Amino acid sequence: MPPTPKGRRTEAAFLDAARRVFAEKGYFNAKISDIAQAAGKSSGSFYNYYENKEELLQALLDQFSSEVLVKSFQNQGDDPEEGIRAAARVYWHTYREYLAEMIGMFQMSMTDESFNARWREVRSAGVRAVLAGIHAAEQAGYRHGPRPDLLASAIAAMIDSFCWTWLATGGEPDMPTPTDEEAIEAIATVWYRSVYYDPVPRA
Amino acid sequence: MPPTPKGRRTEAAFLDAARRVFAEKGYFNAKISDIAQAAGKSSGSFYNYYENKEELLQALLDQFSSEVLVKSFQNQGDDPEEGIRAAARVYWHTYREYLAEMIGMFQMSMTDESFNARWREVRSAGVRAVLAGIHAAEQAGYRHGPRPDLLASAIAAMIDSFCWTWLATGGEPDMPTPTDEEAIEAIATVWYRSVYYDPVPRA
Amino acid sequence: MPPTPKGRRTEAAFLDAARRVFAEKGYFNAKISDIAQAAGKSSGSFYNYYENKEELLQALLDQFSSEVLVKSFQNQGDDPEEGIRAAARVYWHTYREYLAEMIGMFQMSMTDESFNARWREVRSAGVRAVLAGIHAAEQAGYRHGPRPDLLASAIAAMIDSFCWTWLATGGEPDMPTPTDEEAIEAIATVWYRSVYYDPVPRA
Amino acid sequence: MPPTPKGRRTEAAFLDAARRVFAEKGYFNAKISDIAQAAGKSSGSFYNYYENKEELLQALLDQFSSEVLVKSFQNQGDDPEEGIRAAARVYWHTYREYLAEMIGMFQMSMTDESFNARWREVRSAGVRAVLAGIHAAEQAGYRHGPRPDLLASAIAAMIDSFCWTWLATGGEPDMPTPTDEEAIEAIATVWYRSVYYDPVPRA
DNA sequence: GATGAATGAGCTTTCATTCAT
DNA sequence: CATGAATGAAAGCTCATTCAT
Repeated sequence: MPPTPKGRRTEAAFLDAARRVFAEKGYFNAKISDIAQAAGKSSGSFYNYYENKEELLQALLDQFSSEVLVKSFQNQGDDPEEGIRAAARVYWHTYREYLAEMIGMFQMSMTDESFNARWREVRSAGVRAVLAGIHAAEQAGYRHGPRPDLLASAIAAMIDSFCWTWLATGGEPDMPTPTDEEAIEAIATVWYRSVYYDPVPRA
Repeated sequence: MPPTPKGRRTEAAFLDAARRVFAEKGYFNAKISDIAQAAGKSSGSFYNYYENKEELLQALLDQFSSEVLVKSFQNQGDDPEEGIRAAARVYWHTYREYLAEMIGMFQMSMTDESFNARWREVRSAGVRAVLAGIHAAEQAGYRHGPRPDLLASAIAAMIDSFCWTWLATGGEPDMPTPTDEEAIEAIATVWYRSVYYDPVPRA
Repeated sequence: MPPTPKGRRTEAAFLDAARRVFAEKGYFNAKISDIAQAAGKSSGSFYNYYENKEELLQALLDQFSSEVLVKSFQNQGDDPEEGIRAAARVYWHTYREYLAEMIGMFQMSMTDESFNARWREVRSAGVRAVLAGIHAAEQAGYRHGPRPDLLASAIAAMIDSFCWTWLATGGEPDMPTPTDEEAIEAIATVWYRSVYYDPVPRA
Repeated sequence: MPPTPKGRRTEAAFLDAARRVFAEKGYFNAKISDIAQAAGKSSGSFYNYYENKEELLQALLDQFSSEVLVKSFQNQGDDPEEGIRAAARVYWHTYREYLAEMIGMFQMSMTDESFNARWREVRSAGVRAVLAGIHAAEQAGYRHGPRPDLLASAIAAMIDSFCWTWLATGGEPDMPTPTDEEAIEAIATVWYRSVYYDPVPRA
C-alpha cells in the first residue's frame, strides 16, 4: 500500500515490532510508543500507517489469514490417526508462528465485539473441521456421545488452550517444557482417542 | 476485617458489585467508578476498603479459595467414568458460580506476573488432579502416551477452555447452547476417553 | 446541575473563566488549560463538567438565550425613532454583556455546521424583527426598496458588525472610541433613516 | 520571485489552490496538506515557497492590494445616488472575486495581531471613503448625526457584513439568495439614505 | 525542485487516586 | 465512614515542519 520503498520498509518495521511487542508483553500492555520504539521510529510516524493500535492488529490479522489454521485439518489421508497427528502438528507450528496475532486477537476479543466475532469465527472454523472428522469416524462405525458438535467444541477448546498455555504463557509450573513432538503427541492423543473410541461391534 | 457493621455491609456491596461488573463486561473494562456505581457507593469510598482494583480481585479470589475446583477431582468413587463425570459436573458448576473470579484472574494473568503465577497455580492443581487419575488408570492397566503429564495438561486445558467458551464468552457461533448435562457430558467424554483408552491385554 | 455547592461553584468558575478567556483571546485560541487556569482549577477538573470546549460554549449559549437580543426589537412605542433608538440601545448593551458568547458563537460558526445554524438562527431573528418594523413603516406610508427582506438583512448586518467592530475588536484605527450613547445614536441613525425615508406624498 | 518557470508554475498552483480551499472550508480549517493536495503537490513542496500558512495568506493579500476595494469609492460622478450604487457594485463584485482573501484576512484577524491591524486598515480605508462622501453631502446641505465618523463606520460595517453574510456564509435562512443587482440595491439603499437624509431647508 | 516519510511539540482526554467537607 | 470534586500522570492523536532521497 505505501508507495515508497522507504514507506514499505517502515510499515514492515512497525508490523514486525508490533508482533514482537505483542508476543512479549501482550496486546493490552503494548503502548503505541512501545511499538514505535521497538520499530526504531517516532510514535507520530505510527499514524502515517495506522489509525490506532486496533487497526494495526487488523493489518496483522489480514496477513495472517485465519484460514491457515483450518487448512491444517483438511489434508487427512487414509490413516485417521496420522491425519489427526498431522493436523495437530500444523496447528501447533502455525500457532507459534502467529503467536502475536493469536494473543492480539484473543485479548482484543475480550474487549471489542467485532474482534470477538472474528475470534469466534476462527474458533468456529476449527470446530467445524473437527466435527467433520467426527462424522467420518461415525461412518467408520465409531460411536460418539450425544452431541457431536459439543464433542468437537471440547476438542477444539483443548487444542487452542493447550497451545495458549505452552506457547503464549509460560506453560505449567513444575513441568518440563515439551518438545514439539511431545506437544503434538499430547494434542493428537486426546483428539484421536475422543473420536475413535468404542467401535460398534460388527455383527 | 472492617470493624463496624456498616463497613462490613459496604465492603460486601463492593465485592458483590465487582462480581457482577466483572462477569458482565470483563475485568479489564471495569472501571473503579463502574464498580462503585454498581455498588451504589461513591468511588472515593472504594479506597476505604481496597488499595486498587487488583486488591479487590485478590479479596474475591481469597474468598473463592481455588481449592474448591480441585476438591472436585478427589471424590472419585469406584466407577472411574462416574468419578470423572462427577468431577466435570463440579467443575462446570463451580466455574459458573465463580465466573467473575475466573474472568478476573484470567484476564489479570495476562498483564500481571503475580496473577499469572496464581492462575498457573490454579491450573496446576487441576493438572495434578487429572494426572492422579491417569496414574490410577495406569494401575488399572490402561496405556497412556509417552508423557502423562502432558496428557493431563491437555485435558485440563480442555476443561478450562470449554467452560470459558460456553460460560464466559457467548459460546460457539451457530451452535445451540448446551444444557448443563450436555456440557458436562462433553467434558467427561473427552476426559474419560483420553485416559481410559486402549487397555493392555491381560495375559 | 451539579449536586454539590462546591460543584456548583466550580462550574460557575469555569463558565466565568471561559467568558473571560473567550473575550480576551477568542474562542479558537482558548485552550482547555487556559480556561482551567483562569478558573484556578486543573484541566482534568474541566472534564467533570463538560465533554469538551464545544459543550462549554453550548452551556454558555444556553444561559444566554438568544432571545434576549430579539426582545429588544419588540418594545417599540408610538414614536418610531424612539423605538428604534431603544432597540439599538438594548442590542448594544446586550452585545457587550454577552460578548464572550457572541465571539464564541461567531467563531465556532465558521468551523462547525451546527453552530453555524445556530448563529444564522440568531441573525435571522434579528432580521425578522427589523423586517417587521419595515412593514410598519410601509403601513405608515414610507417607501422601501424592491426587497424589504434584503433591506432588513443589511440593517441587521450593520447592527451586528458595528457592535462587533467596537466591542469585540479594537474598533476603527484612528477613531476615538464612542461613548455608549454615540454608538447607539450611530446605529439608530442608519437604521431609522433606511426605513423611514421618502414618504409617499399624501394626496 | 521563484527563478525557474517550473517554480513559478508551482507557486501559482499553490496560490490558486489556497484560494479555493480557503473559500470552501475557511482559513482556520485549511491544513497545509489540504492546500498541497488541492494544488496537486506534496506538502513538503509548500515550504519551498512559504514559511507557513500565514505567509501564504500574506502573499495572497499582497496580490489583492487592499486598495482595490477603496478605489471603488472614488469614482463618484455627479449624481450621488448613482455614485453610491456604483461603489456598492464594485465592492460587491470585488468581495466575491477576492472571497478567499477576505475570509483569510478576517479569520486571521481574530487570532493574530498583525493581521488584525491589516484588517482594520482595510476597513479604515473604507470608512474614510464613506466619510468623504458624508462630508460631500454635508456640503450639499444634508445634516448628519452628531459623529459623522461613526456614521461612516456603521455604513462600512453594513457593507462588509452584508457581503460576508451573502457571499461567504450561506446567507440568511429562509430567504432567497439575492441577485447581484438586488444585493447592490440593498447596500446602496441603506448607504444612500443614511447619508442623504433630511436636507437642511434652504433659506 | 519535488516528494513523501519522519519528527516531535502541543493539546486533548481518561481515570486511578487523593482530599476536603 | 461516605461523598463527590480535584488532581495529575499517562496516553492518544494531530499536524506543522524538517529531511533524506
